[in-house]
Amino acid sequence: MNSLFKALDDPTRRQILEMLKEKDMTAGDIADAFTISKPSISHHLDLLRQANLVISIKEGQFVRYSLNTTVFDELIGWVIGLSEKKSAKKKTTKSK
Amino acid sequence: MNSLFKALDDPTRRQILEMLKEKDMTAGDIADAFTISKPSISHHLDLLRQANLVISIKEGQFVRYSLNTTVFDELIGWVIGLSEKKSAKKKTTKSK
DNA sequence: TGTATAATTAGACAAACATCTAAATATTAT
DNA sequence: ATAATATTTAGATGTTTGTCTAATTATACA
Repeated sequence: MNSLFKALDDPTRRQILEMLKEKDMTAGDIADAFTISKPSISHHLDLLRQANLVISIKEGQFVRYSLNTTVFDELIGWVIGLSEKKSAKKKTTKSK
Repeated sequence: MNSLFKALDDPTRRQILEMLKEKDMTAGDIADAFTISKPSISHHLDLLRQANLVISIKEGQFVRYSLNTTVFDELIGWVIGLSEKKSAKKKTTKSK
């Protein structure tokens, strides 16, 4: 959960996710979309991978990155959990 | 959006949100739940307020903090937007 | 086998961040 | 008015983070 929020707390990384939403891309193609250096992008991709937000597959000399949407379930679950505020307080005891 | 992700990228701040989910609390009560200093908690509360995740109301000499769930809609919208991956690509042109 | 291309790793550096103590502000009570 | 309590602001400090260049690893091609 920590690595997830950390990964999302950066505009470059969020932009990468939005690019990958459209189509899979190689590390080089992703880097070309930005003005920052390739190693920096590589580092961003590493953090996204650690958070399980992307999956990387080596294809010959290239590495193809794709969005992993499964993590979003966890994120949405967390947000919804918080949204269920104190209003309409439920008993913890099971109702018969 | 940036301030939102930044605010969520800290375990202490997320824990504060979960406490406020249960009930409103004063700054002091929140600080008492942690081992870190009051000024540090005050700073965390400031970031949460900047992100609109909490609302603060001064009540006499106390400041009562409460969770603001409206921002979660925006967050969930963002996540769902990303989840709608490339599969089943839709035309941008309106269907008649 | 050597060279070009793709990507990552290593190490350095400045900016941002979490934390602290001390001081300031605001409110309540004596 | 003075003292006590609640909270924030100011300023300092160590750590984490984003970025860079240079070097390394791995694959493809000629």
